[in-house]
Amino acid sequence: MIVGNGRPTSGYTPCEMCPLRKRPSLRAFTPDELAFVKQFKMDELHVDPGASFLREGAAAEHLYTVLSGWAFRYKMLDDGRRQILNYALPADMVGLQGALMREMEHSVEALTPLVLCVFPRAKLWDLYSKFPSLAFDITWLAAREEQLIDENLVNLGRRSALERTAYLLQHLYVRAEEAGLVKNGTIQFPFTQQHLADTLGMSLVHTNKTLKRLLASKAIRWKDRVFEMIDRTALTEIAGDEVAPRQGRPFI
Amino acid sequence: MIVGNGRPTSGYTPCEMCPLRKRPSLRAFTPDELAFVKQFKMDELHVDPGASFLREGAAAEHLYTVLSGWAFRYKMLDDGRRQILNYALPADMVGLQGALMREMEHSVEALTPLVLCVFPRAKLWDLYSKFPSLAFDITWLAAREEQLIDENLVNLGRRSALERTAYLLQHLYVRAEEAGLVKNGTIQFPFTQQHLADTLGMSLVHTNKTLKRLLASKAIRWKDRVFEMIDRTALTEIAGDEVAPRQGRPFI
DNA sequence: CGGGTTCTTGACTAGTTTCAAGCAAAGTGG
DNA sequence: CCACTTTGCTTGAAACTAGTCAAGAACCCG
Repeated sequence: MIVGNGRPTSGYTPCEMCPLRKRPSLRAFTPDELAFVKQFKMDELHVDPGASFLREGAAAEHLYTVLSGWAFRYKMLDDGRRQILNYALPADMVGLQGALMREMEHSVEALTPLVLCVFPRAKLWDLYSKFPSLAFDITWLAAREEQLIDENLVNLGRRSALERTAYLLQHLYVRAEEAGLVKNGTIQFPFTQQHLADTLGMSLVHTNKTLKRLLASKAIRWKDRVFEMIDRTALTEIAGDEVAPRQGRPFI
Repeated sequence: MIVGNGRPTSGYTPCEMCPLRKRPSLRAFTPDELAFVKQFKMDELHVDPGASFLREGAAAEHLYTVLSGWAFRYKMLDDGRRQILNYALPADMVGLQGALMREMEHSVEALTPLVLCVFPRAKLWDLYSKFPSLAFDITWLAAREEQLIDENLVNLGRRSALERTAYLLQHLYVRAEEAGLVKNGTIQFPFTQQHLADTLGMSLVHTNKTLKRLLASKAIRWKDRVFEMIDRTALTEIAGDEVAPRQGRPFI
Protein backbone atom coordinates (compact mmCIF):
# COMPACT_ATOMS: atom_id res chain seq x y z
CA MET A 1 0.00 0.00 0.00
CA ILE A 2 1.41 3.35 -0.98
CA VAL A 3 0.45 6.91 -0.30
CA GLY A 4 1.73 10.19 -1.70
CA ASN A 5 4.25 9.81 -4.46
CA GLY A 6 5.45 6.75 -2.68
CA ARG A 7 7.83 4.12 -3.74
CA PRO A 8 6.92 0.47 -3.52
CA THR A 9 6.71 -1.24 -0.18
CA SER A 10 10.07 -2.75 0.57
CA GLY A 11 8.82 -5.89 2.25
CA TYR A 12 6.57 -6.58 5.14
CA THR A 13 7.59 -6.87 8.76
CA PRO A 14 5.91 -9.79 10.51
CA CYS A 15 5.08 -8.99 14.12
CA GLU A 16 7.23 -11.74 15.57
CA MET A 17 10.21 -10.04 13.96
CA CYS A 18 9.16 -6.54 14.87
CA PRO A 19 12.32 -4.48 15.29
CA LEU A 20 10.71 -2.44 18.06
CA ARG A 21 10.15 -5.52 20.13
CA LYS A 22 13.80 -5.65 21.03
CA ARG A 23 13.68 -2.39 22.88
CA PRO A 24 13.87 -3.23 26.57
CA SER A 25 11.60 -0.37 27.54
CA LEU A 26 8.70 -1.91 25.66
CA ARG A 27 6.48 -4.45 27.33
CA ALA A 28 6.82 -7.97 25.92
CA PHE A 29 3.80 -9.75 24.44
CA THR A 30 2.55 -13.11 25.58
CA PRO A 31 2.36 -15.66 22.73
CA ASP A 32 -1.41 -15.21 22.61
CA GLU A 33 -1.14 -11.47 22.34
CA LEU A 34 1.47 -11.77 19.64
CA ALA A 35 -0.73 -14.10 17.64
CA PHE A 36 -3.63 -11.71 17.92
CA VAL A 37 -1.66 -8.64 16.98
CA LYS A 38 -0.19 -10.49 14.04
CA GLN A 39 -3.61 -10.98 12.52
CA PHE A 40 -4.79 -7.59 13.71
CA LYS A 41 -2.12 -5.95 11.60
CA MET A 42 -3.67 -5.85 8.16
CA ASP A 43 -1.05 -4.00 6.20
CA GLU A 44 2.02 -1.89 6.18
CA LEU A 45 1.92 1.63 4.86
CA HIS A 46 4.77 3.70 3.47
CA VAL A 47 4.22 7.43 3.44
CA ASP A 48 6.42 10.07 1.87
CA PRO A 49 7.53 13.15 3.75
CA GLY A 50 4.99 15.94 3.49
CA ALA A 51 2.03 13.64 2.86
CA SER A 52 -0.90 13.68 5.28
CA PHE A 53 -2.24 10.17 5.69
CA LEU A 54 -4.94 11.18 8.16
CA ARG A 55 -7.01 14.27 7.67
CA GLU A 56 -9.15 16.40 9.91
CA GLY A 57 -12.80 15.86 9.09
CA ALA A 58 -12.28 12.55 7.32
CA ALA A 59 -13.68 9.27 8.59
CA ALA A 60 -10.92 7.01 9.80
CA GLU A 61 -11.05 3.32 8.95
CA HIS A 62 -7.65 2.56 10.35
CA LEU A 63 -5.40 2.93 13.27
CA TYR A 64 -1.64 3.05 12.97
CA THR A 65 1.55 2.38 14.85
CA VAL A 66 4.72 4.04 13.68
CA LEU A 67 7.32 1.45 12.75
CA SER A 68 9.94 3.89 11.60
CA GLY A 69 10.22 7.61 10.84
CA TRP A 70 8.77 10.81 12.27
CA ALA A 71 5.24 12.16 11.90
CA PHE A 72 3.35 15.03 13.44
CA ARG A 73 -0.24 15.70 14.39
CA TYR A 74 -1.61 19.14 13.53
CA LYS A 75 -4.70 21.27 13.14
CA MET A 76 -5.27 24.12 10.71
CA LEU A 77 -7.44 27.20 10.99
CA ASP A 78 -9.45 28.38 8.02
CA ASP A 79 -7.00 31.12 7.15
CA GLY A 80 -4.08 28.74 7.00
CA ARG A 81 -2.61 29.15 10.45
CA ARG A 82 -1.26 25.80 11.57
CA GLN A 83 -0.68 24.42 15.03
CA ILE A 84 1.41 21.32 15.46
CA LEU A 85 0.06 19.37 18.43
CA ASN A 86 2.67 16.69 18.89
CA TYR A 87 5.13 14.43 17.16
CA ALA A 88 4.97 10.67 16.70
CA LEU A 89 8.00 8.41 16.73
CA PRO A 90 8.48 4.68 16.35
CA ALA A 91 6.23 2.71 18.73
CA ASP A 92 3.76 5.60 18.96
CA MET A 93 0.17 5.06 17.93
CA VAL A 94 -1.72 7.51 15.75
CA GLY A 95 -5.33 7.72 14.68
CA LEU A 96 -6.82 6.17 17.80
CA GLN A 97 -9.10 9.14 18.27
CA GLY A 98 -10.44 8.68 14.76
CA ALA A 99 -10.87 4.96 15.31
CA LEU A 100 -13.01 5.61 18.38
CA MET A 101 -15.01 8.61 17.25
CA ARG A 102 -15.03 7.83 13.58
CA GLU A 103 -14.14 11.31 12.43
CA MET A 104 -10.65 12.74 12.77
CA GLU A 105 -10.32 16.04 14.58
CA HIS A 106 -6.74 16.57 13.51
CA SER A 107 -4.44 15.62 10.65
CA VAL A 108 -1.24 13.64 10.66
CA GLU A 109 1.64 14.25 8.27
CA ALA A 110 4.85 12.35 7.65
CA LEU A 111 7.97 14.34 8.44
CA THR A 112 10.35 11.72 7.08
CA PRO A 113 9.77 8.59 5.02
CA LEU A 114 7.39 6.79 7.30
CA VAL A 115 6.48 3.16 7.78
CA LEU A 116 3.26 2.35 9.59
CA CYS A 117 1.55 -0.79 10.78
CA VAL A 118 -2.09 -0.60 9.77
CA PHE A 119 -4.88 -1.94 11.96
CA PRO A 120 -8.55 -2.02 11.00
CA ARG A 121 -10.84 0.01 13.18
CA ALA A 122 -13.45 -2.71 12.74
CA LYS A 123 -11.43 -5.21 14.72
CA LEU A 124 -10.75 -2.91 17.61
CA TRP A 125 -13.77 -4.21 19.42
CA ASP A 126 -12.41 -7.69 18.99
CA LEU A 127 -9.26 -6.64 20.72
CA TYR A 128 -11.17 -5.12 23.60
CA SER A 129 -13.29 -8.19 24.16
CA LYS A 130 -10.54 -10.78 23.77
CA PHE A 131 -7.45 -9.06 25.10
CA PRO A 132 -8.09 -6.79 28.04
CA SER A 133 -4.34 -6.51 28.49
CA LEU A 134 -4.03 -4.93 25.07
CA ALA A 135 -7.06 -2.76 25.69
CA PHE A 136 -5.35 -1.57 28.81
CA ASP A 137 -2.23 -0.78 26.82
CA ILE A 138 -4.18 1.25 24.33
CA THR A 139 -5.76 3.29 27.08
CA TRP A 140 -2.31 3.74 28.55
CA LEU A 141 -1.07 5.09 25.26
CA ALA A 142 -3.99 7.47 25.01
CA ALA A 143 -3.33 8.76 28.50
CA ARG A 144 0.34 9.13 27.69
CA GLU A 145 -0.49 11.19 24.63
CA GLU A 146 -2.69 13.43 26.72
CA GLN A 147 0.18 13.90 29.12
CA LEU A 148 2.45 15.05 26.36
CA ILE A 149 -0.03 17.59 25.11
CA ASP A 150 -0.58 18.83 28.63
CA GLU A 151 3.11 19.59 28.83
CA ASN A 152 2.97 21.30 25.50
CA LEU A 153 0.09 23.42 26.67
CA VAL A 154 1.99 24.60 29.72
CA ASN A 155 4.88 25.37 27.46
CA LEU A 156 2.82 27.59 25.17
CA GLY A 157 0.78 29.19 27.88
CA ARG A 158 3.31 29.90 30.54
CA ARG A 159 6.86 29.93 29.27
CA SER A 160 8.78 32.71 27.53
CA ALA A 161 9.97 32.23 23.97
CA LEU A 162 13.45 31.21 25.06
CA GLU A 163 12.33 28.81 27.77
CA ARG A 164 9.71 27.43 25.48
CA THR A 165 12.10 26.71 22.66
CA ALA A 166 14.66 25.17 25.00
CA TYR A 167 11.97 23.00 26.52
CA LEU A 168 10.70 21.78 23.17
CA LEU A 169 14.16 20.86 21.97
CA GLN A 170 14.78 19.03 25.19
CA HIS A 171 11.48 17.23 24.79
CA LEU A 172 12.21 16.18 21.24
CA TYR A 173 15.68 15.07 22.15
CA VAL A 174 14.49 12.95 25.05
CA ARG A 175 11.84 11.30 22.94
CA ALA A 176 14.29 10.61 20.17
CA GLU A 177 16.60 9.13 22.76
CA GLU A 178 13.83 6.85 24.00
CA ALA A 179 13.26 5.77 20.44
CA GLY A 180 16.93 4.93 20.14
CA LEU A 181 17.62 7.53 17.47
CA VAL A 182 20.41 9.34 19.29
CA LYS A 183 24.02 8.34 18.68
CA ASN A 184 26.51 9.89 21.10
CA GLY A 185 24.59 13.04 21.62
CA THR A 186 23.85 13.51 17.95
CA ILE A 187 20.68 13.03 15.96
CA GLN A 188 19.15 13.70 12.56
CA PHE A 189 16.50 16.32 13.12
CA PRO A 190 13.93 16.38 10.34
CA PHE A 191 12.22 19.67 11.22
CA THR A 192 12.46 23.02 9.56
CA GLN A 193 12.25 26.15 11.69
CA GLN A 194 8.72 26.50 10.39
CA HIS A 195 7.81 23.26 12.10
CA LEU A 196 9.21 24.47 15.38
CA ALA A 197 7.43 27.80 14.99
CA ASP A 198 4.13 26.04 14.40
CA THR A 199 4.72 23.87 17.42
CA LEU A 200 5.70 26.73 19.67
CA GLY A 201 2.93 29.05 18.60
CA MET A 202 5.42 31.66 17.49
CA SER A 203 6.20 33.38 14.21
CA LEU A 204 8.92 31.98 12.01
CA VAL A 205 11.07 35.08 12.39
CA HIS A 206 10.87 35.11 16.12
CA THR A 207 11.60 31.40 16.27
CA ASN A 208 14.68 31.97 14.20
CA LYS A 209 15.91 34.72 16.48
CA THR A 210 15.18 32.74 19.61
CA LEU A 211 17.00 29.76 18.17
CA LYS A 212 19.98 31.98 17.52
CA ARG A 213 20.05 33.04 21.13
CA LEU A 214 19.84 29.44 22.18
CA LEU A 215 22.68 28.41 19.93
CA ALA A 216 24.74 31.27 21.31
CA SER A 217 24.42 29.70 24.74
CA LYS A 218 26.49 26.75 23.51
CA ALA A 219 24.11 24.28 25.13
CA ILE A 220 23.21 22.78 21.77
CA ARG A 221 24.32 22.71 18.17
CA TRP A 222 21.96 22.43 15.21
CA LYS A 223 23.14 22.73 11.68
CA ASP A 224 22.31 21.02 8.42
CA ARG A 225 19.57 18.89 9.97
CA VAL A 226 21.93 17.54 12.60
CA PHE A 227 21.13 18.31 16.21
CA GLU A 228 23.72 17.91 18.90
CA MET A 229 23.24 18.08 22.64
CA ILE A 230 26.32 19.75 24.09
CA ASP A 231 25.33 20.66 27.61
CA ARG A 232 22.19 19.07 28.86
CA THR A 233 22.27 20.78 32.23
CA ALA A 234 22.62 24.18 30.63
CA LEU A 235 19.65 23.51 28.37
CA THR A 236 17.54 22.39 31.31
CA GLU A 237 18.61 25.54 33.10
CA ILE A 238 17.35 27.69 30.26
CA ALA A 239 14.14 25.70 29.91
CA GLY A 240 13.57 26.08 33.63
CA ASP A 241 12.36 22.53 33.88
CA GLU A 242 13.54 19.09 33.08
CA VAL A 243 11.86 16.74 30.65
CA ALA A 244 11.61 13.43 32.45
CA PRO A 245 12.20 10.39 30.31
CA ARG A 246 9.82 7.49 30.62
CA GLN A 247 10.85 3.97 31.48
CA GLY A 248 8.49 1.08 30.77
CA ARG A 249 5.74 1.52 28.24
CA PRO A 250 3.50 -0.69 26.18
CA PHE A 251 3.05 -0.63 22.45
CA ILE A 252 1.05 -2.52 19.90
CA MET B 1 -15.22 11.06 52.90
CA ILE B 2 -14.32 14.70 53.11
CA VAL B 3 -11.52 16.84 51.77
CA GLY B 4 -10.53 20.43 52.34
CA ASN B 5 -12.56 22.19 54.96
CA GLY B 6 -15.45 20.03 53.81
CA ARG B 7 -18.83 19.63 55.31
CA PRO B 8 -20.27 16.19 55.90
CA THR B 9 -21.38 14.05 53.02
CA SER B 10 -25.01 14.73 52.40
CA GLY B 11 -26.07 11.26 51.43
CA TYR B 12 -24.87 8.77 48.89
CA THR B 13 -26.13 8.40 45.36
CA PRO B 14 -26.63 4.77 44.37
CA CYS B 15 -25.70 4.17 40.74
CA GLU B 16 -29.15 2.98 39.73
CA MET B 17 -30.45 6.38 40.75
CA CYS B 18 -27.61 8.33 39.22
CA PRO B 19 -29.00 11.71 38.18
CA LEU B 20 -26.70 11.83 35.17
CA ARG B 21 -28.18 8.65 33.82
CA LYS B 22 -31.27 10.49 32.70
CA ARG B 23 -29.39 12.59 30.24
CA PRO B 24 -30.26 11.29 26.80
CA SER B 25 -26.82 12.02 25.42
CA LEU B 26 -25.27 9.50 27.77
CA ARG B 27 -25.07 5.87 26.80
CA ALA B 28 -27.30 3.61 28.87
CA PHE B 29 -25.83 0.73 30.89
CA THR B 30 -26.85 -2.89 30.54
CA PRO B 31 -28.00 -4.42 33.86
CA ASP B 32 -24.68 -6.25 34.15
CA GLU B 33 -22.71 -3.11 33.63
CA LEU B 34 -24.80 -1.27 36.15
CA ALA B 35 -24.25 -3.97 38.73
CA PHE B 36 -20.53 -3.86 38.16
CA VAL B 37 -20.25 -0.09 38.33
CA LYS B 38 -22.32 -0.09 41.47
CA GLN B 39 -19.74 -2.15 43.29
CA PHE B 40 -16.87 -0.44 41.50
CA LYS B 41 -17.93 2.84 43.07
CA MET B 42 -16.39 2.70 46.51
CA ASP B 43 -17.29 6.08 47.86
CA GLU B 44 -18.55 9.56 47.24
CA LEU B 45 -16.33 12.54 47.82
CA HIS B 46 -17.35 16.10 48.57
CA VAL B 47 -14.71 18.72 47.88
CA ASP B 48 -14.84 22.38 48.75
CA PRO B 49 -14.04 25.08 46.22
CA GLY B 50 -10.34 25.80 46.08
CA ALA B 51 -9.25 22.40 47.34
CA SER B 52 -7.03 20.24 45.16
CA PHE B 53 -8.03 16.62 45.55
CA LEU B 54 -5.43 15.32 43.12
CA ARG B 55 -1.90 16.63 43.12
CA GLU B 56 0.92 16.59 40.63
CA GLY B 57 3.63 14.21 41.79
CA ALA B 58 1.38 12.27 44.16
CA ALA B 59 0.52 8.62 43.67
CA ALA B 60 -3.12 8.20 42.76
CA GLU B 61 -5.12 5.43 44.36
CA HIS B 62 -8.41 6.52 42.90
CA LEU B 63 -10.20 7.53 39.83
CA TYR B 64 -13.16 9.90 39.83
CA THR B 65 -16.23 10.86 37.93
CA VAL B 66 -17.76 14.26 38.52
CA LEU B 67 -21.31 13.95 39.78
CA SER B 68 -21.92 17.64 40.23
CA GLY B 69 -19.93 20.84 40.19
CA TRP B 70 -16.97 22.23 38.26
CA ALA B 71 -13.31 21.30 38.60
CA PHE B 72 -10.20 22.11 36.63
CA ARG B 73 -6.96 20.35 35.79
CA TYR B 74 -3.79 22.41 36.04
CA LYS B 75 -0.03 22.35 36.20
CA MET B 76 2.27 24.73 38.03
CA LEU B 77 5.82 25.81 37.28
CA ASP B 78 8.33 26.15 40.09
CA ASP B 79 8.02 29.91 40.23
CA GLY B 80 4.26 29.81 40.67
CA ARG B 81 3.08 30.30 37.12
CA ARG B 82 -0.04 28.23 36.60
CA GLN B 83 -1.55 26.78 33.46
CA ILE B 84 -5.09 25.49 33.52
CA LEU B 85 -5.34 22.58 31.10
CA ASN B 86 -9.03 21.91 31.00
CA TYR B 87 -12.23 21.93 32.99
CA ALA B 88 -14.28 18.99 34.22
CA LEU B 89 -18.06 19.00 34.43
CA PRO B 90 -20.61 16.43 35.53
CA ALA B 91 -20.08 13.07 33.77
CA ASP B 92 -16.42 13.84 33.13
CA MET B 93 -13.77 11.53 34.46
CA VAL B 94 -10.65 12.79 36.22
CA GLY B 95 -7.55 11.05 37.46
CA LEU B 96 -7.46 8.34 34.82
CA GLN B 97 -3.92 9.22 33.93
CA GLY B 98 -2.87 8.80 37.55
CA ALA B 99 -4.72 5.52 37.79
CA LEU B 100 -2.85 4.15 34.80
CA MET B 101 0.60 5.57 35.43
CA ARG B 102 0.44 5.68 39.17
CA GLU B 103 1.82 9.18 39.53
CA MET B 104 -0.20 12.26 38.68
CA GLU B 105 1.34 14.65 36.21
CA HIS B 106 -1.16 17.39 36.91
CA SER B 107 -3.37 18.57 39.76
CA VAL B 108 -7.12 18.91 39.94
CA GLU B 109 -8.94 21.55 41.96
CA ALA B 110 -12.60 22.08 42.74
CA LEU B 111 -14.00 25.30 41.36
CA THR B 112 -17.37 24.93 43.05
CA PRO B 113 -18.59 22.55 45.72
CA LEU B 114 -17.88 19.28 44.02
CA VAL B 115 -19.32 15.81 44.34
CA LEU B 116 -17.30 12.91 42.96
CA CYS B 117 -17.83 9.20 42.55
CA VAL B 118 -14.70 7.44 43.74
CA PHE B 119 -13.39 4.30 42.06
CA PRO B 120 -10.42 2.28 43.26
CA ARG B 121 -7.53 2.09 40.88
CA ALA B 122 -6.97 -1.48 42.05
CA LYS B 123 -10.20 -2.68 40.49
CA LEU B 124 -9.60 -1.04 37.15
CA TRP B 125 -8.04 -4.21 35.84
CA ASP B 126 -11.16 -6.06 36.89
CA LEU B 127 -13.19 -3.73 34.76
CA TYR B 128 -10.95 -4.25 31.77
CA SER B 129 -11.09 -8.00 32.00
CA LYS B 130 -14.79 -8.37 32.72
CA PHE B 131 -16.37 -5.47 30.86
CA PRO B 132 -14.72 -4.67 27.56
CA SER B 133 -17.62 -2.35 26.82
CA LEU B 134 -16.72 -0.22 29.82
CA ALA B 135 -13.03 -0.42 28.98
CA PHE B 136 -13.93 0.88 25.58
CA ASP B 137 -15.85 3.73 27.14
CA ILE B 138 -12.92 4.69 29.29
CA THR B 139 -10.64 4.80 26.29
CA TRP B 140 -13.25 6.88 24.54
CA LEU B 141 -13.25 9.34 27.40
CA ALA B 142 -9.47 9.53 27.35
CA ALA B 143 -9.49 10.23 23.63
CA ARG B 144 -12.17 12.84 24.10
CA GLU B 145 -10.11 14.58 26.73
CA GLU B 146 -7.16 14.62 24.38
CA GLN B 147 -9.35 16.18 21.74
CA LEU B 148 -10.33 18.99 24.05
CA ILE B 149 -6.74 19.78 24.94
CA ASP B 150 -5.82 19.72 21.28
CA GLU B 151 -8.36 22.44 20.70
CA ASN B 152 -7.03 24.39 23.62
CA LEU B 153 -3.54 24.11 22.25
CA VAL B 154 -4.59 25.53 18.90
CA ASN B 155 -6.32 28.29 20.76
CA LEU B 156 -3.20 29.29 22.68
CA GLY B 157 -0.79 28.78 19.86
CA ARG B 158 -2.58 30.31 16.94
CA ARG B 159 -5.35 32.67 17.95
CA SER B 160 -5.14 36.32 18.96
CA ALA B 161 -6.14 37.37 22.46
CA LEU B 162 -9.61 38.40 21.36
CA GLU B 163 -10.29 35.31 19.25
CA ARG B 164 -8.85 33.16 21.96
CA THR B 165 -11.02 34.57 24.68
CA ALA B 166 -14.13 34.37 22.55
CA TYR B 167 -13.34 30.79 21.68
CA LEU B 168 -12.81 29.77 25.27
CA LEU B 169 -16.07 31.32 26.42
CA GLN B 170 -17.86 29.60 23.59
CA HIS B 171 -16.23 26.34 24.56
CA LEU B 172 -17.19 26.65 28.19
CA TYR B 173 -20.70 27.63 27.30
CA VAL B 174 -21.19 24.68 24.97
CA ARG B 175 -19.88 22.26 27.54
CA ALA B 176 -22.07 23.72 30.23
CA GLU B 177 -24.95 23.38 27.83
CA GLU B 178 -24.17 19.70 27.26
CA ALA B 179 -24.10 19.26 31.00
CA GLY B 180 -27.54 20.83 31.22
CA LEU B 181 -26.40 23.81 33.24
CA VAL B 182 -27.68 26.48 30.92
CA LYS B 183 -31.14 27.93 31.45
CA ASN B 184 -32.42 30.13 28.63
CA GLY B 185 -29.04 31.38 27.61
CA THR B 186 -27.93 32.04 31.15
CA ILE B 187 -25.53 30.21 33.42
CA GLN B 188 -23.68 30.54 36.71
CA PHE B 189 -20.03 30.91 35.81
CA PRO B 190 -17.75 30.03 38.70
CA PHE B 191 -14.50 31.41 37.26
CA THR B 192 -12.61 34.51 38.21
CA GLN B 193 -10.75 36.40 35.53
CA GLN B 194 -7.60 34.87 36.95
CA HIS B 195 -8.90 31.44 35.99
CA LEU B 196 -9.53 32.57 32.45
CA ALA B 197 -6.11 34.21 32.30
CA ASP B 198 -4.43 31.00 33.43
CA THR B 199 -6.39 29.03 30.88
CA LEU B 200 -5.65 31.42 28.04
CA GLY B 201 -1.98 31.81 28.80
CA MET B 202 -2.38 35.56 29.21
CA SER B 203 -1.80 38.00 32.06
CA LEU B 204 -4.68 38.95 34.30
CA VAL B 205 -4.63 42.56 33.17
CA HIS B 206 -4.64 41.72 29.52
CA THR B 207 -7.43 39.23 30.04
CA ASN B 208 -9.46 41.90 31.75
CA LYS B 209 -8.96 44.32 28.90
CA THR B 210 -9.74 41.72 26.28
CA LEU B 211 -12.87 40.74 28.14
CA LYS B 212 -13.94 44.36 28.13
CA ARG B 213 -13.58 44.52 24.39
CA LEU B 214 -15.60 41.34 24.09
CA LEU B 215 -18.37 42.66 26.30
CA ALA B 216 -18.42 45.84 24.25
CA SER B 217 -19.31 43.72 21.23
CA LYS B 218 -22.63 42.88 22.89
CA ALA B 219 -22.28 39.21 21.96
CA ILE B 220 -22.21 38.18 25.59
CA ARG B 221 -22.92 39.51 29.05
CA TRP B 222 -20.99 38.50 32.16
CA LYS B 223 -21.51 40.12 35.48
CA ASP B 224 -21.64 38.96 39.07
CA ARG B 225 -20.80 35.38 38.18
CA VAL B 226 -23.67 35.15 35.70
CA PHE B 227 -22.81 34.56 32.09
CA GLU B 228 -25.31 35.23 29.35
CA MET B 229 -25.07 34.31 25.70
CA ILE B 230 -26.66 37.15 23.75
CA ASP B 231 -25.55 36.60 20.19
CA ARG B 232 -24.03 33.24 19.50
CA THR B 233 -23.32 33.95 15.87
CA ALA B 234 -21.51 37.15 16.72
CA LEU B 235 -19.34 35.35 19.25
CA THR B 236 -18.51 32.63 16.74
CA GLU B 237 -17.63 35.36 14.29
CA ILE B 238 -15.16 36.87 16.72
CA ALA B 239 -13.72 33.50 17.69
CA GLY B 240 -13.27 32.71 14.01
CA ASP B 241 -14.40 29.16 14.56
CA GLU B 242 -17.35 27.32 15.94
CA VAL B 243 -17.20 24.98 18.89
CA ALA B 244 -19.02 21.85 17.82
CA PRO B 245 -21.16 20.24 20.49
CA ARG B 246 -20.94 16.51 20.92
CA GLN B 247 -23.88 14.16 20.72
CA GLY B 248 -23.65 10.66 22.15
CA ARG B 249 -21.02 9.91 24.74
CA PRO B 250 -20.37 7.29 27.35
CA PHE B 251 -19.75 7.83 31.01
CA ILE B 252 -19.03 5.70 34.04
C1' DC C 1 -17.59 47.99 59.58
C1' DG C 2 -13.04 46.33 58.44
C1' DG C 3 -10.13 43.21 55.51
C1' DG C 4 -9.59 40.45 51.76
C1' DT C 5 -10.37 39.24 47.09
C1' DT C 6 -11.64 40.57 42.48
C1' DC C 7 -12.05 43.85 38.99
C1' DT C 8 -10.52 48.20 36.52
C1' DT C 9 -7.65 51.54 34.51
C1' DG C 10 -3.62 54.16 32.96
C1' DA C 11 1.23 54.57 31.98
C1' DC C 12 5.26 52.41 30.80
C1' DT C 13 8.14 48.61 29.15
C1' DA C 14 9.21 44.38 27.11
C1' DG C 15 8.21 40.88 23.88
C1' DT C 16 6.46 39.50 19.36
C1' DT C 17 4.80 40.02 14.79
C1' DT C 18 4.99 41.87 10.30
C1' DC C 19 7.29 43.55 6.41
C1' DA C 20 11.01 43.55 3.43
C1' DA C 21 15.20 41.85 1.59
C1' DG C 22 19.03 39.11 0.86
C1' DC C 23 21.59 34.85 0.88
C1' DA C 24 22.72 29.90 0.57
C1' DA C 25 21.79 25.28 -0.70
C1' DA C 26 19.29 22.03 -3.23
C1' DG C 27 16.55 20.67 -7.05
C1' DT C 28 14.95 21.21 -12.16
C1' DG C 29 15.14 21.39 -16.89
C1' DG C 30 17.16 22.85 -21.16
C1' DC D 1 26.62 21.69 -16.87
C1' DC D 2 24.67 25.94 -16.17
C1' DA D 3 20.79 29.22 -15.58
C1' DC D 4 16.56 29.24 -12.92
C1' DT D 5 13.45 28.31 -9.36
C1' DT D 6 12.35 26.91 -4.91
C1' DT D 7 12.94 26.29 -0.13
C1' DG D 8 14.87 27.39 4.11
C1' DC D 9 17.52 30.52 6.85
C1' DT D 10 18.88 35.24 8.41
C1' DT D 11 18.58 40.13 9.52
C1' DG D 12 16.95 44.86 10.56
C1' DA D 13 13.36 48.22 11.21
C1' DA D 14 8.76 49.57 12.27
C1' DA D 15 4.31 48.56 14.21
C1' DC D 16 1.76 46.30 17.37
C1' DT D 17 0.57 43.23 21.20
C1' DA D 18 0.93 41.86 25.70
C1' DG D 19 3.13 42.14 30.23
C1' DT D 20 4.35 44.72 34.44
C1' DC D 21 3.60 48.14 37.88
C1' DA D 22 0.70 50.78 40.56
C1' DA D 23 -3.28 52.27 42.56
C1' DG D 24 -8.02 52.81 43.26
C1' DA D 25 -12.92 51.03 43.10
C1' DA D 26 -16.27 47.48 43.91
C1' DC D 27 -17.71 43.62 46.08
C1' DC D 28 -18.03 39.88 49.54
C1' DC D 29 -17.71 37.88 53.99
C1' DG D 30 -17.63 37.46 58.81
